[in-house]
Amino acid sequence: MSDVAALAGVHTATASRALNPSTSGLVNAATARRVRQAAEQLGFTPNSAARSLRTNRSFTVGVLLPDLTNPLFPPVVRGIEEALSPRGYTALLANTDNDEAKERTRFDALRGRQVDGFIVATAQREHPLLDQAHEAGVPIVLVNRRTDTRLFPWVAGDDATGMALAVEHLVGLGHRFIAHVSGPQTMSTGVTRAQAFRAAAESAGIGPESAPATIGEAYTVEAGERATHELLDRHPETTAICAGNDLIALGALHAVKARGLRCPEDLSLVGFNDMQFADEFQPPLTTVHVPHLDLGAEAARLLLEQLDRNEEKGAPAPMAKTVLLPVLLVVRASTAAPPAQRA
Amino acid sequence: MSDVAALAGVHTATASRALNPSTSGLVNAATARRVRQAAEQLGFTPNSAARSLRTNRSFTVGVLLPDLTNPLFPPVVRGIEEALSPRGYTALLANTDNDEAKERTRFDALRGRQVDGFIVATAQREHPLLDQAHEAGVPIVLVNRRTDTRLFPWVAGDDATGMALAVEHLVGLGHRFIAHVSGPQTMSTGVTRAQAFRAAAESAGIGPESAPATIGEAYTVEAGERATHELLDRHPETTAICAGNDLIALGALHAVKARGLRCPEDLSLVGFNDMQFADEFQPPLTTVHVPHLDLGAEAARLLLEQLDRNEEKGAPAPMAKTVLLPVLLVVRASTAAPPAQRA
DNA sequence: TTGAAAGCGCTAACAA
DNA sequence: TTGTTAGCGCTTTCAA
Repeated sequence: MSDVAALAGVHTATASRALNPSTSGLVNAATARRVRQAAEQLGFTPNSAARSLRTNRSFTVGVLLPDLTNPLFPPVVRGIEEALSPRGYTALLANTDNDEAKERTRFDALRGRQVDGFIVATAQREHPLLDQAHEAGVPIVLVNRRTDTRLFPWVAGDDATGMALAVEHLVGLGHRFIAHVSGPQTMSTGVTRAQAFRAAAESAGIGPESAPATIGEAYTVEAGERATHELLDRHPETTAICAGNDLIALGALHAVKARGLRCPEDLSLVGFNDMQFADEFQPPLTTVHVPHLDLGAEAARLLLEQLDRNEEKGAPAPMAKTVLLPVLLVVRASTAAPPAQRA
Repeated sequence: MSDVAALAGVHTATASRALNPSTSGLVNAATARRVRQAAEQLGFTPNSAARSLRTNRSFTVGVLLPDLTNPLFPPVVRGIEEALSPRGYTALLANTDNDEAKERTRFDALRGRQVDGFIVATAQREHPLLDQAHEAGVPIVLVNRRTDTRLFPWVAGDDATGMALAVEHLVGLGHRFIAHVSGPQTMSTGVTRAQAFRAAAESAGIGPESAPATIGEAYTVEAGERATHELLDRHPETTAICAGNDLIALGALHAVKARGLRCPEDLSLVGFNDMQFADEFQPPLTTVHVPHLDLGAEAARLLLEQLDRNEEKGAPAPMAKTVLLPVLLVVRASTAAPPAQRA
């Protein structure tokens, strides 16, 4: 930068001001132009380490995910990056595999790298790490799941509406024995969707005994398969299943096939999320579409807002905002009228 | 850190030496222990910006991808992170969408962040940006694809063997009219697989006229579908297709279905990569399994090697190493004997 | 084996 | 509007 200043015939401080959008107003327009030209000519790029050291901001954001390999998350991450990069921020990813110790390690490592804040997709309903971080004043935005302590801004799909749409669709097809294979009840999504399922069934005049639920202990194909077997053992009268997400739905599909049943002829199946390639499954999966890219982008925007507010010291008390993005039922081939009606 | 030093009753320089694994040998063992204890007690984490500023290393690596949302890349990225993080390095991702301008912008942004090197999954056969960077001494490792100028260490699956396995499998089933729907010929993978296809067909005694190829202009479902229609228009006698990758195979599947043909009864189909959920397609896809996680991990290891070498100044001239990881044919339901043999 | 001191490249308070 | 100056937190050379 001293080279740039020399070439432009000014002091480095002036060069710094000219090159920095937020302070370039303080400098003579002609001078600023000269400095920018010099910078261009020398191919100058500011040293971000020096800037961070001085300003105590890294323009870097930590992103906590369970597992990038879960098809849910790549679009979320892309959304985050598309919202961050025009503002000069970069995301640092960390996969936690839903392992608390691993999460803590990675979280501390990211704090050591001076990230300015976090976007967290790994929230458990009880999450001491996050509560402590909040206490310590670390800016955090939650995406998809949230904690029971509603301390954090939160962006998610409108799960309750999505589940209601799924149930109404099945009821409309004539189903009267609808079951739910839920996600883990230690996560807000698991609880919200399960509650919405019960509520929607009740609204449709289906009593609890005709709308049972089993709990999948993880959002995985395997857990979905196990839970579905359990469900069908106990409730062979079931004609339709609402799954906690698409992976669980896929597991349910395996269970159904393993039992020699056909989907959708014998049993209808609705997923949740509309993950990539859900339309290529056998059969193509009816599911609730969640706009994951937008979820990521919106979460990033919320975090940036918060960071900007922290800049202007005299900011108003920040309330934890909730943003629920609209979802859509996508009807494909895994749902049909129940067997009784077809007979 | 000065707090830590004070608490341990030493100078900050000594504290720094004690805390840094590579210099802790220079310090009295008892003193070192005292310092580490003090650091622990105060919850000290070193400021990485200050360290980077001083050492001119960021312990950060840029990763250039076409698109994180392509199911190929999440496992590669996980592999990279798993190899980097035990060494204290962090990956910074950038999606380029195969757009040269975007790539240049993101590349420069990452250099501005002082990344110590790059892992690049976006290589084109002709890639001026990379050649220039090499000229400038930027450490770079290529993964999956490579440039025609073989300047860079490179990690990939053994594409040639994989394609040979695919062709041999089809020949073994009785196919004599086998076609290839390739990837873009501007990428090394497109060329390598196409050449291997021709060579394998020839080895099996199938002449060029019975082993035609059409070029998919991208590794996408849409491109695969278009190219397959073109192929089948020109070569209706085709009984099997080797696709350039799984996305192209999926496009081929769409084309086949659109023409009222059945897979595998009328036409067999082999993909490439064994992307996640390829076993859930309709029909489950026979494909060449590539160990993407290992690809990423190995690429990261190669880059770290290079960075370590740069540390010790008197290092020998670095030769561009090539690592080809073994692949495996996974036979599923998209391949069967040709119609003639079934009749 | 430890301490003193300088400096990495930038920004911001203050002075002119 | 620009220049002067100090210092962010660490590492490393040099001296003791």
